[in-house]
Amino acid sequence: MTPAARCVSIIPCPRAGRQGFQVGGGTVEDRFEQERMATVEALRAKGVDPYGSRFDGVAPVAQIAGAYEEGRVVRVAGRMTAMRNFGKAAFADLRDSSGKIQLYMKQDMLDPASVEVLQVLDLGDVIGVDGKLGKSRTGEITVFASGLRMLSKALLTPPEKWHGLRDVEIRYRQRYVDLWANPDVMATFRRRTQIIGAIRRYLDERGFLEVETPMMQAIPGGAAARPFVTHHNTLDLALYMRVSPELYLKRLLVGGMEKVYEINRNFRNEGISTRHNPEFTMMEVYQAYADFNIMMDLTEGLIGSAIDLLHPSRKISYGLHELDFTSPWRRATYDQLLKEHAGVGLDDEAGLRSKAKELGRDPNGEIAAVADRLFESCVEHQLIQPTFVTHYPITLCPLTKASATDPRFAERFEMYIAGMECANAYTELNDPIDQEHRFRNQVEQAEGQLRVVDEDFVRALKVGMPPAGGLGIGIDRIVMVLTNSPCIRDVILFPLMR
RNA sequence: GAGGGUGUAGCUCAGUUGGCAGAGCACCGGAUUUUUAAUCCUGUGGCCGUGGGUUCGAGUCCCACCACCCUCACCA
Repeated sequence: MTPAARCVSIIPCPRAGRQGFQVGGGTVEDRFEQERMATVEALRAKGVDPYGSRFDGVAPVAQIAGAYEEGRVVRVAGRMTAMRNFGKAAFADLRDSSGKIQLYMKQDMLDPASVEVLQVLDLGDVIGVDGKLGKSRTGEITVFASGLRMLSKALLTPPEKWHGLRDVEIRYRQRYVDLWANPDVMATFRRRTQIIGAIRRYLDERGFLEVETPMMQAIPGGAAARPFVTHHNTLDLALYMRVSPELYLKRLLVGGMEKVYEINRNFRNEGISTRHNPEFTMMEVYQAYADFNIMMDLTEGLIGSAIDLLHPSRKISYGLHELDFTSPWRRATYDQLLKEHAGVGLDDEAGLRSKAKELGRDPNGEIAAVADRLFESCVEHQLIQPTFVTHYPITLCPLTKASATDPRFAERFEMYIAGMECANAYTELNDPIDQEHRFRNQVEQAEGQLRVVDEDFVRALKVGMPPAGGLGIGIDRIVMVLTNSPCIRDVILFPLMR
């Protein structure tokens, strides 16, 4: 009996597998599972292996349907998701990762072993099929089976055939059901892989080197988020899951990797929402001798390459919005957008404070902070079309280089799509003394929170880091936009569940 | 962390004013050799999220807890 003996059907307990769920005294055997177990035994008794092995020469069903040829001998395999039984014959739907195809299984067209399989076939079983391609009376492309092999007998009942698996909690927890029961889900994750592939290709073609830097760090740095804490036993060492790879990628700039990037997980011990998962995929890229303007072009280029792959028209529906990614994307200053959506500019201190008060936000404190509250309240969610926001007030960006031409502003942009922050880029600070001061200020201001100066990083800057542009892109959010997914959990295969 | 919502059969969902626990799909048995949510007949299936309380009587009302969803807060 498995540890989750109580959890007998595919769905019944969302927390299957968790410790402590096992019921003491007398396991509850599910009726459906018992029936299918009996089938397994019956097959074995007849010398048929209910859990088959290697099955060579399988073609994707979409490919077979796409290159239809009357009478062609084909071999397919997949999960049986529907069956229409007529006694001595039956139609069934066979689904693989490419799509589905109809099977026609008639007893007098099958060898005896296959008839045994047909007689015990249940929804959800994984089967292998040999047959000839043809069309049914209604014109549907159909494999007319001559041989059936049971490749894996399903013991648990699949979701309902018409409505499918809707319960979002079960979908996230039992993605292994969700993926085949809801074809859109499979399509979304296929696209996710394609998007990341396009981004990699774009960077690789331009001479960027993909690297992997530590996810377990003794000093978590590169972002202000709270880290997850863990512990190394034999070293008796506190370690932190990284909140950002930034400080390591910059060390690589120092080491002479002039164009470097990483696509991998970051971990932030913060709230969860439709746009935040505790572990999420970030792409960070650094380019020596560049600045944030070059990063802006890079952002548009690499996201554009992914869009061209999936949406060549560059027009994308996202929820109720029609997004237009035709180049060039809008570039606007922070001040400009504040005036546009909040009706006050950065130079109008009294106006900013009264507007904040009007909106019920804190009107006190440093004026840039007040402005930023207004930016959050009034501007961010209005940035539906892809928009680069530039010229952030320098005090909002303590780790960015100030503009050489106007030191009130930082050399930074954020890029928004559908009201979501999707990218963030700087002209990176490479003055070690300046950096050290800013680190120490941060530590002083981080009351109670863990914050330690990464002395080795300062040392690295002292060795000399070339001036550089740095860019971070939230991959999950880009995938959300490009797959019309309203929730970050819809684009993460196994999102965190309590 | 705050507010709102949801939780009923394996799945998708009804459940009236507090009065016998329901449907469709799935499943068991029967009929059916071109259907596609196949059809027809028949039957099985319930810890109503968990634990308390009110009541003659609770799926329904009250309290607490658990999980999930939404909004907000946190998140340079």
